[in-house]
Amino acid sequence: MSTEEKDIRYQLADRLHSTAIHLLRRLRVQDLASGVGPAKLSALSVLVFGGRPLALAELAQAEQVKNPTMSRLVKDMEHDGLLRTRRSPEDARSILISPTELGRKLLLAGKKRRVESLADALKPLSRVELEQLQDSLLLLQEVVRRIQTAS
Amino acid sequence: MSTEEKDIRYQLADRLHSTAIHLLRRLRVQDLASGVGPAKLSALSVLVFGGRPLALAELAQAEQVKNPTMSRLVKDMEHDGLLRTRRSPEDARSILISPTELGRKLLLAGKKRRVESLADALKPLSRVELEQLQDSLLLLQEVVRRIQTAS
DNA sequence: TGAATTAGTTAGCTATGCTAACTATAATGA
DNA sequence: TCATTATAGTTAGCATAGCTAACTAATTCA
Repeated sequence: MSTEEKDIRYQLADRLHSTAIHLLRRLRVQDLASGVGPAKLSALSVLVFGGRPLALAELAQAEQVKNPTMSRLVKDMEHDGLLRTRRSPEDARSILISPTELGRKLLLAGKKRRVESLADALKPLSRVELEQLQDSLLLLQEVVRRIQTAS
Repeated sequence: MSTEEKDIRYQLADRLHSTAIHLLRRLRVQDLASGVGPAKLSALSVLVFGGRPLALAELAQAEQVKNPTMSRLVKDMEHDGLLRTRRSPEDARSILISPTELGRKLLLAGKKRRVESLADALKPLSRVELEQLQDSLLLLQEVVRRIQTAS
């Protein structure tokens, strides 16, 4: 583990952070165009692609957010008809959250808008470059999971 | 430009978005530990590494944020002694914004904390993988610049 | 020199984070 | 058994950071 490698990691970490910030700032425009913010779309996505109803705490953990934060997002989305909740038959303290058909449709439409603008920006890349990005993204997803939240 | 390639771009775009969201959520913890939020640290970073005083609109554009948003961030940071502003001698409507010594120190300390936790998560990667990430990040930075904000 | 433009600010709204304190339910153990 | 403790979620209240609309002050230009 050379000093040089450490330097590479530090510089890479810094640029990853900066790039993530700027990526999301650009995409925020498309997110807001759906009338549903990014946090809600992201949570809805977990429900739609998760394949089973989730408890509030599960959803909060999946989204790396505290329970009260998720509680409010869920309340808003239920009000908007994007998801429904029912009490768990096994534990009456717990709720089971599932997306509605409207929620699925809105998610896919919102995702389409957002993803399209990013996909357009990917157009100039060659097949090789796209595959390189895919590989790197796999690495990066593992890296993100490893970040220690307790400093 | 095959359909398959289009699919790859769409899937990649979607995962890029998701990964960026989760990366920043994890790092938010370290950002908040400095007592200065991520938006302020990012703007301060532009000032510190920019090398010259910037006008408000320049800083807002660099941070991809509207002027009123940056105006408030600058006001807060000036109040906290992280930067100073003076009227431009050339155009009395314009202000020139520079970081203070305190601002530089706080930026470096905050960045250290944040970058360290991300750099730690990069430790298990091999030299080859680090270099692959570096290359991909270059591609990604260009991609981000190409995202059309006007949908 | 009066009108239009430009730089920045202020006011007020929204979305999304947090902690602390609460309610309701479940599990434990004396 | 039933009182205590723990757990799931909610509510209240606060902070950060985005936005637009409407304003002030300075500059440019016809």
